[in-house]
Amino acid sequence: MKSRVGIADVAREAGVSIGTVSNVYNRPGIVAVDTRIRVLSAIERLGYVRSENARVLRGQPSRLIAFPVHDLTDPFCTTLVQGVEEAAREAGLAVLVSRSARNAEEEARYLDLLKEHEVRGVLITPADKSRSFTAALQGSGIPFVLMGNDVRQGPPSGCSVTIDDVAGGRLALQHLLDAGHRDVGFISGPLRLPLVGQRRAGALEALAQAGHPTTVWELVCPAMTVAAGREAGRRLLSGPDRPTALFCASDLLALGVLQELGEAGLRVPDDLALVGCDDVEYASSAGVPLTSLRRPGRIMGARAVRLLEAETTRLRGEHDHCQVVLTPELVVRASSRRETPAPRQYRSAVAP
Amino acid sequence: MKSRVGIADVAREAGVSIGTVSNVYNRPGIVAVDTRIRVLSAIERLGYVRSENARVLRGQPSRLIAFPVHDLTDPFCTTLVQGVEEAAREAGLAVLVSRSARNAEEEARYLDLLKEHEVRGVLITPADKSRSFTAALQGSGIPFVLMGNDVRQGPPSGCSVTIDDVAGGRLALQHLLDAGHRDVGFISGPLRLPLVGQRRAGALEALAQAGHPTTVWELVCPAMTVAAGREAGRRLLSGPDRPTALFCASDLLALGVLQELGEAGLRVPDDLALVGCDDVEYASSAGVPLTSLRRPGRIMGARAVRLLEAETTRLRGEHDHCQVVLTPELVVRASSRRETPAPRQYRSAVAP
DNA sequence: TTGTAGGCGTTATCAC
DNA sequence: GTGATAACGCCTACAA
Repeated sequence: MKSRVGIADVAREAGVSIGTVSNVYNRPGIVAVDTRIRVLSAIERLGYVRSENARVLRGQPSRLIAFPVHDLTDPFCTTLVQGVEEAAREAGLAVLVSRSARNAEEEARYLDLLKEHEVRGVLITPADKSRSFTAALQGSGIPFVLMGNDVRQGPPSGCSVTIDDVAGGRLALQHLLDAGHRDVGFISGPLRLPLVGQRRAGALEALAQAGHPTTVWELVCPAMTVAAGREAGRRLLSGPDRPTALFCASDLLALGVLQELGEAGLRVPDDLALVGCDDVEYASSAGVPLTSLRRPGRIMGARAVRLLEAETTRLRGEHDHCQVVLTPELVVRASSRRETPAPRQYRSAVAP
Repeated sequence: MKSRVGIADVAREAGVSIGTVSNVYNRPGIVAVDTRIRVLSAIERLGYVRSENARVLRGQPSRLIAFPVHDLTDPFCTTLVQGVEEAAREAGLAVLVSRSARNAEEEARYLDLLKEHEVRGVLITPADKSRSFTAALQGSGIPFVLMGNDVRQGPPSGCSVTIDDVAGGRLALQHLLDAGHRDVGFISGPLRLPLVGQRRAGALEALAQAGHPTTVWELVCPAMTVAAGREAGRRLLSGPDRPTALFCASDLLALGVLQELGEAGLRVPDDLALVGCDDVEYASSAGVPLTSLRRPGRIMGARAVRLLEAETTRLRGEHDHCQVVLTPELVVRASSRRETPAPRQYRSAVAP
């Protein structure tokens, strides 16, 4: 049992030289048809596959890309991974996935891994303090594409794919305004989270642009959880007055609010319309299906791969770095759908 | 700008020969201390990293493992990926993740990828008809570890890590019986799903073993969704009678039932105790936090990596294939917790 | 159109 | 303890 069938075996089997076999792969045009057929059939017969290691060693571009993510079980991250994997597969690339480095030591180790395996490039999600990592990559000359960097900051150094969450917030609020709501609230999370800040900014923009008088409520939650949402719901109900519609910075918050409203006997969307964010799996099958802002993670992942490919396949330098900006999409469901939009009864005399 | 700093550069910088540099890595023992220090510092200074490609080409074991999964966004799959990644990182391995092949052609292409990259081994989740893939792997001599094959079938050919879902079902039902429930129901999903069948089998076992008279209800849902759960809940409530506790084949089903009960004004767990499966993210923050059977996915992933490592590091053959069986864990939450367990009042006079 | 040969960066063997 | 050298499998000039 031979250790591995190599190019030489194929050459012998086909009765040609090593170089010709190589040509069949790399310059099919220049080899005679019958020779090629002979070689191909020998390859088939022997079950020959090329050695990626030898190819890369010889200077061929690597077909490995690396994708470190913050949390491999986070729904948004996994959507990214899915998009990346699909696009990579189509491009004949393989994806090295991992948790992103948590500290300087891990970072250094990871950087070594990338260099050792001579990856084609890296996809980075700079949500946390990966500033140093980006710098290190730049220093080592490994190509990379940024995903999800804050739109409000200027264009980064290199290609990037971003989601415009400001537009998302605008979209969500516009939807509520269009439905006739005038008293709207924003249930936000920790404001230091860029995502929250952006959505909030967009919402405020839409409000400002609307022109007509509106009352704005705002509740800042300490965390983006269902429990925090419930607490917010309770606070909302305890007051003498409340908005007719709520835009929540995440689905979990919205779900918490929804639960609290349900227990208080209020109806969604009639008493209070609800819009969440992230279109979490469960949002569509909540007690009242939740309208939600969906971030195009899969597309973002796929685009990032294609950018990386472009960046690494054309001669470097000839390729202009580009910034792709994707827009969230509002998935409208029952929680904000109202046949006849109308303010709450006890505040106005307008019948539904 | 040099293309890449190689072992020769280090040798020159340290004033030693190539072989000595190699020895510093591969047999640190035989090189003199001061020489080693000199080499190490040269490595540091030059930022040298070894070429994995060259090493593998030379016959060193590859440090790539492949992990194809059915759905990269499925919560259980991602938990597996997480476990795999962690264990792999600890073992100095890198993980090639992908969606598992959907047809023969994809399968063949994937197999080629594995051979081309000369992966150390593959982790396979044989949930669907990957029979052919396993066979192909066996044929090509690529080591693999099976994860999650059906316990009820005999031990497979090779190492495997499995979750004993029969034990899971038993556990869940035992919990309900221990709480004093005598009328219990099983909301199952499509019986062709092995998971459902196993959980059901375990539940029935526990029931049989209990000895005391119990009434058993069973409702088979066409899908494992919230909608199906709601439908089941409706059916349950429409009858003249109903159980005091329900074991659902999935959290989504349980959540559906929970919603329906809530709308009907029934209280969980007082009127009906609920146990779900899979401990989905949202289970803990449902209206009533859901008791759920948790499958140890992370551990399974990690164990699988370690088995693969063992299988590929010891001389093959000397290593006995082993079957690891993991047991689910019941996470008890409010939906099945009752301070004073007691049968429903209107059906019996038995005090707790 | 096909064959030959050098080299990619390592590791391991064998002299020294 | 250290240094030279032959593979590993492939790609690509260049020669035929």
